[in-house]
Amino acid sequence: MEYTVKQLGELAGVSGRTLRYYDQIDLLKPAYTNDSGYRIYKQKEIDRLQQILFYKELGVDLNTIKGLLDSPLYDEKRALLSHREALLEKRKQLDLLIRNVELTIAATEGGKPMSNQDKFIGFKEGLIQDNEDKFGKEIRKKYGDGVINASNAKFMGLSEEEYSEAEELANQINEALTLAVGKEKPEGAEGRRIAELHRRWLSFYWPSYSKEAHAGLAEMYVADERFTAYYDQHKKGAAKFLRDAIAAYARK
Amino acid sequence: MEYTVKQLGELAGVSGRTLRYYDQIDLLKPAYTNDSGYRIYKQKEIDRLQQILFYKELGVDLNTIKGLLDSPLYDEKRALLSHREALLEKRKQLDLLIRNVELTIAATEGGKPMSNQDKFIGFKEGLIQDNEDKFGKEIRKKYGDGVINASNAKFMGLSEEEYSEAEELANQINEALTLAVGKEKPEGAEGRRIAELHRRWLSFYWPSYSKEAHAGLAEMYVADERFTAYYDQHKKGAAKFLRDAIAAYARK
DNA sequence: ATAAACCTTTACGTTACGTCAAGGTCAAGA
DNA sequence: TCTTGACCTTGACGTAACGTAAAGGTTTAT
Repeated sequence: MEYTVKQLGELAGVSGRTLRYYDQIDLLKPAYTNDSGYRIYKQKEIDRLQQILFYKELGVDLNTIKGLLDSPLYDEKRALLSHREALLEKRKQLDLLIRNVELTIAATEGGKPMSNQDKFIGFKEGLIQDNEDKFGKEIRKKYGDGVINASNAKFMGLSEEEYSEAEELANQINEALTLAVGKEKPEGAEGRRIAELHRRWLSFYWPSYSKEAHAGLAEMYVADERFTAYYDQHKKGAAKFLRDAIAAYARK
Repeated sequence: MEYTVKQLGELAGVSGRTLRYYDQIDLLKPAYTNDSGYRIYKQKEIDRLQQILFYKELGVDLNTIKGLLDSPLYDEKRALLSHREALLEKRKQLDLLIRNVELTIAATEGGKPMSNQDKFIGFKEGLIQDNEDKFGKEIRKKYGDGVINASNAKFMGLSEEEYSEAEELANQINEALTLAVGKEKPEGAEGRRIAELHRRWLSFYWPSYSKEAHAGLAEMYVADERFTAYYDQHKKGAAKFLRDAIAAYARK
């Protein structure tokens, strides 16, 4: 099934302008544009729009949503579970607010007056946070946009060339890791080479280099299961090997 | 109890900048400013802020909130009941959305796939509307900002002078109505005089005059209980008298 | 007495679109 | 076949509700 802007807009309850805007900021691109330049959306885009709207409902800004969805670490299933949690939390807040209105009504009817504190219960929504979003924000704050969003070249202001160079490096690292784990030592020559590759890869996404930050990032590769899963996808132990290699490299 | 910007902000969960902004747009003014220019808020302002936040939670924009709260037709009790309805409606939508996530999770786990329609259930929030807000929007659309918000001179771009002149006219109308109901006939000389006064009052809030619109507005004075209540507050039957007087005036 | 933690105004920046304007496309009916 | 109305396109400017930074005055605590 193919959808034009209007059709998808009506299906999802968003305006045409919104879809054009999402196209513009590379959040949701049409499957293709036909000969007259019309945007045509297909199943994949519909599903992506649904994901976008889930995040939006929870107050995540579009830039962050893009980063999350385009991250190689993105896992739809995990995201959905996380949405569920956040929505349930939101419902709790809403219930608090409803209680608040009811108490306020009661107070105007001569019930017991409310404390000023209680008058604002249910408004402060600080605690609601989609876990996926929290994760993104944290890493982003600590390590910059690039790390979580390395797949999105435009986002990082990389040229076509730079992007493929960075991607090539990432591939080399993954291959080398797959071969090295269990055979080489992280502190050895091959470990150093891999750490050096990783340093070069990182240079595309970090404005400046420091050993400490590099080591810190490496530490996260084993500390956070999502990064671990990413690096271990081809070979178990790869994340740990990389961490150790970078640690040794940074110590020297 | 007196609150500074920071203190009220923390109590209510809003930023200092927000409170300054609300001051700037005349949505929430401090009770007074002290010798050093600090904004000081007291009980009345705290309660008004709570009202503001209730509306905001329901997606009403600040300009509309101002219009509603400053309207002579505003009734806190009714507003609170209306909030309650809207919040309950919102909860329903949230429940739909939670169902949606759960079905989506089930679908990824091999449950039955979702239709594209169903993927967006719970997002379209078109139907949630605080009744008070709806009322405001409708009247505003039909009759312009002035009618619902006649008390807010700044909002209408009236000068100090123009405002007091309009207010004086409004008082005259009310007084004349109180005396006329039951004694005079709407179609008579006094009815015509009152209708004429009303026309002059209206000229402060409407850019142009037409008999039809005037008669339409008069019709609303009896059709909508809130306007009826406003005009009938000094003398029962005043709204109806005014309506009939204007109708006769417009027919001629 | 001095620093920290407030407060002020001014002013520019941001997000996620809404809203024209000026035109090209397409299916349906006269 | 021609036209009309409902689509579509790309600019480009407007907006709401603040965030944020700058430059400076005030209050409180040590």
